Amino acid sequence: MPKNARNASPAADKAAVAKLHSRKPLAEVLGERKVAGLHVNLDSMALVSNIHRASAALRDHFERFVLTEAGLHWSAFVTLWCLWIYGELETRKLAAEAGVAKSTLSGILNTLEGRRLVRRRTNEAERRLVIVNLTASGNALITSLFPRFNGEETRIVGGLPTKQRQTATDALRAIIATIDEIDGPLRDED
Amino acid sequence: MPKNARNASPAADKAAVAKLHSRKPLAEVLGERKVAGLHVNLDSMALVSNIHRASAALRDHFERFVLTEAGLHWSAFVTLWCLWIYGELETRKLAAEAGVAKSTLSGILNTLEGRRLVRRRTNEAERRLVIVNLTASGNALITSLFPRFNGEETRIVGGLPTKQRQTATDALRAIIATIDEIDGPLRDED
DNA sequence: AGCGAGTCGTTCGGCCTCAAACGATCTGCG
DNA sequence: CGCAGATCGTTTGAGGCCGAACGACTCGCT
Repeated sequence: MPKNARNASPAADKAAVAKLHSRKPLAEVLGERKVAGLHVNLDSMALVSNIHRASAALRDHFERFVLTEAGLHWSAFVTLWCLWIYGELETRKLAAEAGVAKSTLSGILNTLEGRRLVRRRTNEAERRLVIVNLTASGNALITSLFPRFNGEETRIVGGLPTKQRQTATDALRAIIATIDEIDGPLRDED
Repeated sequence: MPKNARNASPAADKAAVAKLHSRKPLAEVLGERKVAGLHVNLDSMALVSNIHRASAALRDHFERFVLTEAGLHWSAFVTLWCLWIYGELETRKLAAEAGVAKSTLSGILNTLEGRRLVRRRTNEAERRLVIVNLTASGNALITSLFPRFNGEETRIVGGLPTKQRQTATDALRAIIATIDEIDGPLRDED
C-alpha cells in the first residue's frame, strides 16, 4: 500500500485528529461560550484534558510509526513488553500489568499465540493457573522493537528541560497515587 | 474492613490494575533485569509511561464513578461534551474533536441516537454533510454530568501545587505539539 | 451537458474491550 | 471423605475501535 498519493487517500482518519484537536483548546471555547455562572475549574480541566490528549497522541504516533509494520496493536505490544521484562507471568498478573481486563487478555493471547509469539502452559502444581512466556520469535520481535520505542520517546520528550520533565513526571505519579487512594479502598486489602 | 462482599465478587477486573500497576514501577524492573548494555533513556520512558498510566487511571475512575450510572462509555461522553460546547457539529469535525475515527463515530452516534440523546440532520445546502446536535434530554444529561466531572478533576489534581500543575500542563502541551510536528508533515497542508 | 476526481458519512471485517456467566480446580471445614 | 465457597482462565454478548471500501454528492473541466 502506497504511503504517498496526495489524491484519493482514505486511511488515517485518525491523523487529522491531533491537528484539528490542538488548533483550538476546548477549554477556551468552554470559557467563551459556557462558563458564565457555572464556576468551573479551568486549570484542572486543562491538565486532565492534556493528559488524555498526550496519551492518545503518543499511542497514535507509536502505532502508526512503529507498530503497524510489525502488525501489532498497542495492547499486544504492551503484553509482549511485560513478558520481555518479567520473563514469564500468570495470566492474571499479566493482565494487571498490561492494564487490561483478564477477558481482554484472553483474546490478545489467542492472537499472539496464533502468530507463535507467545506460549501458554498450565502450571502443574496449580492447575488453575496458566503461565505465559515469549517464544524465540516473540523475544526477537520485542527486542528489536523496544529500542525504537525508547528512541522515539526520547525524540518526543527529550526536548523538554530536564527539570520540567522531572516535574511533570512527579505530577503524574502524584495523580496516579491520588486516584489509587480514592478508588483503592473499595478493593479488598490483601 | 469489609467494604464489599469478600465472597464471590466478579466485576471490576480492571480495578486491580492500578494497584498492582503502581506497586513496582516497570522502569525499575527493566533497569534491574534488562538494561545491561542496552543504553535506554529511563527518564523518557518514565514520563511517557506515566502519561499513559495517568490517562488510563483517570479514564477508569471517571467511567467507574460517574459514567457507569449514566450508562455512557468514555467516547460517548466526550461526544456529548463536544456537542454541548460547540452547539452543533458536522460528523467529520465531531470525530476529530472527540478523537475517534469517523467510522467509530458513526457507531457511537447510532447508539446515542437510539437513546434519543442526539439527532442527525442532513445539511440541505451541502447534502453530503450531516449535522449532529443534542436533543433536550441529551443536553440535560451532559449538563448534569459535567459539573461532577470537573469536581472530580479538581479533587484529583487540585492537591498539586499550582506551579507544578502549570508546569505539567505546559510539558504535556509541548509533547502534543512535538508529535504534531513530527506526524503533521505527512498530512496534506490545508 | 457530462464525466472524472475529490469529499462527505456509512458500511464492513477484524480485533479490542468490558462485565458477567461459566467450567475447572483448589481449599477449608464438618 | 465430601462438598460449599473462593479463585483460576475462558467464553459470551454488546459495543468501541480502526482502515478500507462504498454510495451519494459536489465541483471543475471540457
